[in-house]
Amino acid sequence: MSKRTKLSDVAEVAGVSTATVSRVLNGNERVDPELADRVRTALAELKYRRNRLARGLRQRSSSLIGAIIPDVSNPFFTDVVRGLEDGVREAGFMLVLCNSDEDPQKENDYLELLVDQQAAGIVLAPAGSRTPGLAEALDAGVRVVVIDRLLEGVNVDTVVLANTEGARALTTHLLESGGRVAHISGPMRASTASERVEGYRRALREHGLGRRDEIIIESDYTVEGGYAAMGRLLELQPRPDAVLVGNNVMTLGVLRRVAEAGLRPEDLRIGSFDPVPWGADPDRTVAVLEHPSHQLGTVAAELIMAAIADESHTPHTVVLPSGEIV
Amino acid sequence: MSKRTKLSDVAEVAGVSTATVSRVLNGNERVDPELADRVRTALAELKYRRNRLARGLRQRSSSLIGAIIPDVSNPFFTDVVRGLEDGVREAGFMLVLCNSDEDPQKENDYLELLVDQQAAGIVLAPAGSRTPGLAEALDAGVRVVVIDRLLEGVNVDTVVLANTEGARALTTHLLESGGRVAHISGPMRASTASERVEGYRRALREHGLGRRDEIIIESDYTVEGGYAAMGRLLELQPRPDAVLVGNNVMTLGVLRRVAEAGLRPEDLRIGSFDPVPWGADPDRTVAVLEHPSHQLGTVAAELIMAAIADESHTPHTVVLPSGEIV
DNA sequence: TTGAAAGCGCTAACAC
DNA sequence: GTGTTAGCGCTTTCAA
Repeated sequence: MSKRTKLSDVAEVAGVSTATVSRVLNGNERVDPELADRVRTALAELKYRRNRLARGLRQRSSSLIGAIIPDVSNPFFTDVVRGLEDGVREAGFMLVLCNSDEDPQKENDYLELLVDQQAAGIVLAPAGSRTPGLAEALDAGVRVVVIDRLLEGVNVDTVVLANTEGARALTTHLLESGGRVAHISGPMRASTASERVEGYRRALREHGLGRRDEIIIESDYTVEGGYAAMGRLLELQPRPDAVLVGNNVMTLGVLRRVAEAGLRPEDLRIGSFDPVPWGADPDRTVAVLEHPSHQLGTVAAELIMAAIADESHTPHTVVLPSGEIV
Repeated sequence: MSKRTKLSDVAEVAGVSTATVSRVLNGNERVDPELADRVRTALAELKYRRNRLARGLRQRSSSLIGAIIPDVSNPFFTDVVRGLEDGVREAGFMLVLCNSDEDPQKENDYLELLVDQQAAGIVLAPAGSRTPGLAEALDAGVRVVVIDRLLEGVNVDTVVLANTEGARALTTHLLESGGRVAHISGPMRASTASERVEGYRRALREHGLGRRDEIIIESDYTVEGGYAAMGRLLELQPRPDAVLVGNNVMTLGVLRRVAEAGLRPEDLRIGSFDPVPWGADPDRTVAVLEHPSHQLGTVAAELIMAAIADESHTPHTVVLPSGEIV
């Protein structure tokens, strides 16, 4: 546990002031090439590593970007996180991943902790539709980008998917094979869910179908929820011919329930959103709309970086178009 | 973006020194109850939040615990991370989750970054069997706990599962239904893989079977790897009657390959380790050994906390027993 | 272009 | 039990 070498040690060895070493390290200001070389030699020789806490304290901002995610094991968010990581590391920041477990309380705790930690930015995929701690974070000068879901009552950078249009396209696809199409939706407090319901309705109307033809079951974006909702659909007389499932995770429950009922893909067609977890649908019986999840992450990273760089940044909302149906 | 209130603001309002406020905040030393009350009032009134960077700089250690995980979307590690989080948050630390993506380079980058960040501790689930950066981290005084896999050539706190014994039990279970039992193993550079192979062999010997009865295919702990390995097993004459699969993820590939071959659970029995991802095996045709994955996390958290508290801590290796076969 | 020196916000000796 | 003060390691004026 040898004492770590610090800036002044490097300065001493190189025969310059700490200010010069700092300038070489940051590379913004001009330094005499000969001095810079001496500094770089000393840096390497002493295996210098800079103390990011001290740097952050002085700069009133650390090199941490926090990502608060409702469920890191959902492959959709795993993709998003990879995208974030790529963008963030490239810019020399470090991504701090926080799993809120769909719990607004935990979400808020992490938000506060990140602010206390002087995080340079926070990427938030909110569990609910409101986040009290967010206003304080913004107030403290931390840059925030909200992803995946829209948040009420705050003016903040946001990146979301074109949920309404995506659901409309997917529903239309299901309708084209004929029959009645039901919808298992997520919790309506989530903007993703209400938008997808809207898209589903729009597709129905475009096919000359009215309110009486809508079959919507509100569920909760979990495997168990999907399973239960599918069970209720199977009890209907007549049974629907197809179902639009509100997210990838519920699809697992739906597939399982359908398999238990002994139905084949021709009997009950399924439409959902990718990425479908862990190759759960090897035979590709589900029509999935490709989501640009990785891109959601990279765009969010770009937005955060832009906001950090640009002092007077005006919040924007970016809507990413869905991909193909496969 | 109002200026954040700092300790000295609180001290002024409460009419005490900054030292007293600090003492109240940390709660270790004794403070006059009346003063403490005034401080707490001021704290609340000003909505004071402490700057963790400054605190960390002074204490030469931040309140961050880093967790470097090969694949956060593997439900085994998701469980582990939950366990870690529980233990770490309880002690007032914050867990920084880093996804190394099975890439030793990324793993090393994160290790260095965490040291630069003055992390109080690092929990490492190594991608390989060696980690050059680890020695430097320990040298810098950062507490490290290695989990899941054994690392060569370093004396460090370690928490692993009883892999040999678990594999032995599972193989024995498969042997009891008769027939020949094959093994799809992980990469032998991983201690988990070599230990499970050892357990598999031991069970065979205990059943009076020799080397000639061993059928081992080395794979790589991925879905695709499991799929390919199972394909090779199916070509064998005679075909094995059962297979011990080296981890949960490969089991997905195996299940898929088996389904494609049109085999039923009676034709080819499968043994593996939980947690099986995303309810991929709804009919419970796979015999799984329950892994105490959550506990792996909590124990690692305890170890880290103990090491941080105890200046002169001697590294230990903890082996957690497997659970039941279900 | 470079160096001296102040100071980010906090904690920990030390003196009272 | 409390306050004064030095200083953690870095960046950033400011003056030279």
